[in-house]
Amino acid sequence: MLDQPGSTETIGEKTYRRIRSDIIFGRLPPGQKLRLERLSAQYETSIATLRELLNRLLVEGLIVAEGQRGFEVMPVSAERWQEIAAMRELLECHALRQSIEYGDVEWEGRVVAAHHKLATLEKQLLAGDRSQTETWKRYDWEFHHALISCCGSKALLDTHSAIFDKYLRYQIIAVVFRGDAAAREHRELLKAALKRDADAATAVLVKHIRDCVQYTIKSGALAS
Amino acid sequence: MLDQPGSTETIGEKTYRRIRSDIIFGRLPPGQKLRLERLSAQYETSIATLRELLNRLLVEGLIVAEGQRGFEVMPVSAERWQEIAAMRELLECHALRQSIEYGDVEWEGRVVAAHHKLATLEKQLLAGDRSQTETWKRYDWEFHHALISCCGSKALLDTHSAIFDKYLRYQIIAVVFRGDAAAREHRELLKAALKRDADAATAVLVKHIRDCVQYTIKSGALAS
DNA sequence: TCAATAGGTAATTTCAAAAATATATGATGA
DNA sequence: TCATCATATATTTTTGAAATTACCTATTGA
Repeated sequence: MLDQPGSTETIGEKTYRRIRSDIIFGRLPPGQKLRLERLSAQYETSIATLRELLNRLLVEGLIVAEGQRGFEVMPVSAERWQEIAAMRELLECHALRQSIEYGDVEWEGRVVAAHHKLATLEKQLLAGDRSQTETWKRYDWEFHHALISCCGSKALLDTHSAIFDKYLRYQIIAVVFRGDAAAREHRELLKAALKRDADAATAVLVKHIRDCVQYTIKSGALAS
Repeated sequence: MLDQPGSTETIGEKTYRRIRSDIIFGRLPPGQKLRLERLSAQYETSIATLRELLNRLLVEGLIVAEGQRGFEVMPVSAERWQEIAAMRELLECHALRQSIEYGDVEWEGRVVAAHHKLATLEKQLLAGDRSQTETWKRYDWEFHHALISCCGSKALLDTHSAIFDKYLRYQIIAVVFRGDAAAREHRELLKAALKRDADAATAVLVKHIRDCVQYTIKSGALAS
């Protein structure tokens, strides 16, 4: 019997990932009131099931709940954006140093592969094709995740993932596309990682993150 | 009308804090199977309400849920313990540096006050009175939290709190009491913070955390 | 004796409706 | 006109039970 993966997946789980994705990719905008009945109709689930996953997103900091007045999508602000970026910097730089120290050849292979996929898509983007934003962002995540995957701490990777997704939401909201700057930084990151130059790699990463924040804040996409 | 705080508090919220506390303080031991019906009777709540807060604890990493086979309290291991301690070290050292840089006189006041309460209780503990472990641990948290309270990032404080509680769980499980070593380190931490010596403060903090981990692992309290 | 399967039991997951709470509407009195 | 209070509506919170899935036991056949 072919035990197809996901056959055991609960519908609450599927709806959870769906709503989570809708928040991160801005289809549920910041501050949006999340009325249970409306969501129940929209996502075709019962209210009790919805409340379960809403409570998850609450702990993740993607939605807020005030007393008995229901849920809404976490609002955005320039301050929060900077805090999240600083958190990513702290976590990812630390993980990157560890990963560069502990990574083996198989790690290098994963990094090279992930960068190849990302670079290919970035070329398309530079050519003007903006149709695959979600795939691009997934490849971006896969590359950064591959880089830190040998840090040796599941706790660190989990915390980083949570922060990264919030970072991603701000990027999407601000519709960030910094020309070929990001693509060049990705190449530099790859080069430094393969040379096992942790100082250079973290320096590029810090610039990568800070420039992105400065770019979006200057563009005024976030009403502080 | 006296709007007493907590009057608006939902029963799901109360039960959440109760179960969370029961996990952290070991009254619900690691690996414990959490049968819905049993919990429903024990905590006097409906199953749906329970599932809401169980989903929260799931995201927090205090319980695990495997497929459709229900929930159980997150197991412990020496590896996880070291990862959590390393995370606390990373987050708290960074926050401490920032807080020492930005903290004002009011911050100093909070730190001194928190240390006074903690030191008083530690004196009782050294005298042999082990009855107030929970209060002691709360004061310990309040002191460390006061130290980093001026780091300027809510995101950092939130992430730190989550990790600190998991760290606390391991301390409780291992029944840690390192004589007066911890109390002395708290005094050194206070002194370095007031002198605004970030290097000295983080050095003490790192020792504080690492010694605690080494002590408990050597004692064999955790079956790896 | 062992593996495989079928049936029954126990658990989780999902739902729809009742209870509790908050918000909006309109009437009353100063 | 404005604030206050009572009423009605809308929304959230909680519940108890139905539907689904996993687990255990025993029977069958080799």
